[in-house]
Amino acid sequence: MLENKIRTRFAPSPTGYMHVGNFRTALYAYLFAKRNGGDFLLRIEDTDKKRYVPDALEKLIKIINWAGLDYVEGVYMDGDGKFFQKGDYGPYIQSERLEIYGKCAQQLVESGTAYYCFCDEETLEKKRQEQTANKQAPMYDRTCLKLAPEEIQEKIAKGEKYVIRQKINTAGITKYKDLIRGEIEFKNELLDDQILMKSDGYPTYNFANVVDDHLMGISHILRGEEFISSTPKYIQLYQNFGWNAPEFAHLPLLLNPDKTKLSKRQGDVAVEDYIKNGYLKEAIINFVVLLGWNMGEGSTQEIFSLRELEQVFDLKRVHKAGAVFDLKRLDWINAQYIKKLSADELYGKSLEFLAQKDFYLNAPENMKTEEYLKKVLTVEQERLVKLSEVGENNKFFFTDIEYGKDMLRWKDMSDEALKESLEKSIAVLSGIGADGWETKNIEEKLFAAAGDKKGDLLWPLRVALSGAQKSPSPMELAWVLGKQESLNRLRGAIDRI
RNA sequence: GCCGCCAUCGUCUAGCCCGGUCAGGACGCCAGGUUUUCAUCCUGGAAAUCAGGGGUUCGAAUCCCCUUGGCGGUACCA
Repeated sequence: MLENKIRTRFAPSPTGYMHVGNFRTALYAYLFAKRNGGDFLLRIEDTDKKRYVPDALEKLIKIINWAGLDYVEGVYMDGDGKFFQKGDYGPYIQSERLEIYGKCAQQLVESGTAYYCFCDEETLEKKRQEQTANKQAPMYDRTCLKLAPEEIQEKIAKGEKYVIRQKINTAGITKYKDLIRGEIEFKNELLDDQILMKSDGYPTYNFANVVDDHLMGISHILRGEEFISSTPKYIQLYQNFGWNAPEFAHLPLLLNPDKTKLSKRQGDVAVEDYIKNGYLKEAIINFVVLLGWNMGEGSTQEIFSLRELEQVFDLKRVHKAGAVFDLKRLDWINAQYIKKLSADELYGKSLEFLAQKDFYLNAPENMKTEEYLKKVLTVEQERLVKLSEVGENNKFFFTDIEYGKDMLRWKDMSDEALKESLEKSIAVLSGIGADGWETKNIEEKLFAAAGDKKGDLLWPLRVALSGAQKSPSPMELAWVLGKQESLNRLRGAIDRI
């Protein structure tokens, strides 16, 4: 019944954090399924015991949930952090499917397309080195393929360690049509007899992947470019089982600025890091989806919501070449999304970042109220690039200000004129009632009083209120600080003269 | 080494399939304007001999061939 249904999966290994490249793979797989009315599932590939990291699974699921990449089957986590599985084709955790892989491998052995191998890793490594030294491609030499059935039984009975290898059909070529790259073909004689089952009884990725994708009815496999060259072996595996191979789409790589594969050494690679640095979910998704995909057809749209992408995403428009991860562009997209936030949203999202800052923690209580904070954020919103920078450039909204008298001076004002200017500001602000205390009105009153010499009035006012040369406009400063605090700071300025 | 993938402004990319606009947009950068400053915003600009070389053609980023470069794979990792 799954015959013609489009089904994609995200199949990460719980080895640490969510790499942005993996995240993009998940995003594309999700979007492709959504766009085509298919299913998206989450499977966990924990077949490497050595690389297993305890809380990696939790992180993975949290990020997928956070991003809103809803899946219909797979591994989930409830409110208490406990895992559970849902779906008719489970289990969805490979370490719980060992029996299945064992049977499948046995089936292949019996049909003659897989065989037992007793060579130990040391011997294998030595042979590889010899082959490399002789400029030959390092490949398994099929020593164990020559073993007689009795010998095999004997070794197994003696308890010798063994793996099961795929017996490659070395004649001819294997080709497949990649949805992104078109036809790709390989000479079969170059394919290695890869290991299917490891000596610890676990399957390799190469094997578990094929078995599970088939058993779970996966129709389209979206994965990184690094799997292109192992795909012909998978195809042979499908053939050996008598299964129809799914469609393949190999995604381009994400690159460092120097065009090498995106790596931790050259910056953050975990989605978690970007969240921590104040990037919004919508911005991360928007940025990442554009790394290798575009609307085309003359569209110049740059900003896309997840919902929109679900409608327009098309594998045909995925680029072939790798894409450099350009932080500047992410910053710009993030700023776009911050500008679109409502006052409540911005407030809600900013709190956790403010809570990490000393200037905020040490601020007086009246500067931590929701009402006050929302005013600060209203002023900050248009210039904020990352949430993590909230308040950074406007600390004067939270702290006592320190500045030298000369900073107050606009051009070459005399002390007399300075004092007069500040007093004029006091007079203007004093005359504005609580109901008129808003930026626009404050501005009108100030401009009226300033006449054509705005600088003489506004510059000293700016510095008196902020103690800084770079700040929002004096009227915005006054609006945020409130009448009382503004007047206090102005009087403090006069005292300095 | 062998195998494979890829190649348009600094970056993300449109155009390539179905040859013929000054190779278009965005980020970044520069300049001007608005804002008393900075940022925002607006306007303008510089920026790709379409990796290089050969063909085919009246005409090629677009079609063909070769070369080069980058990257990936070559594990009892995924």
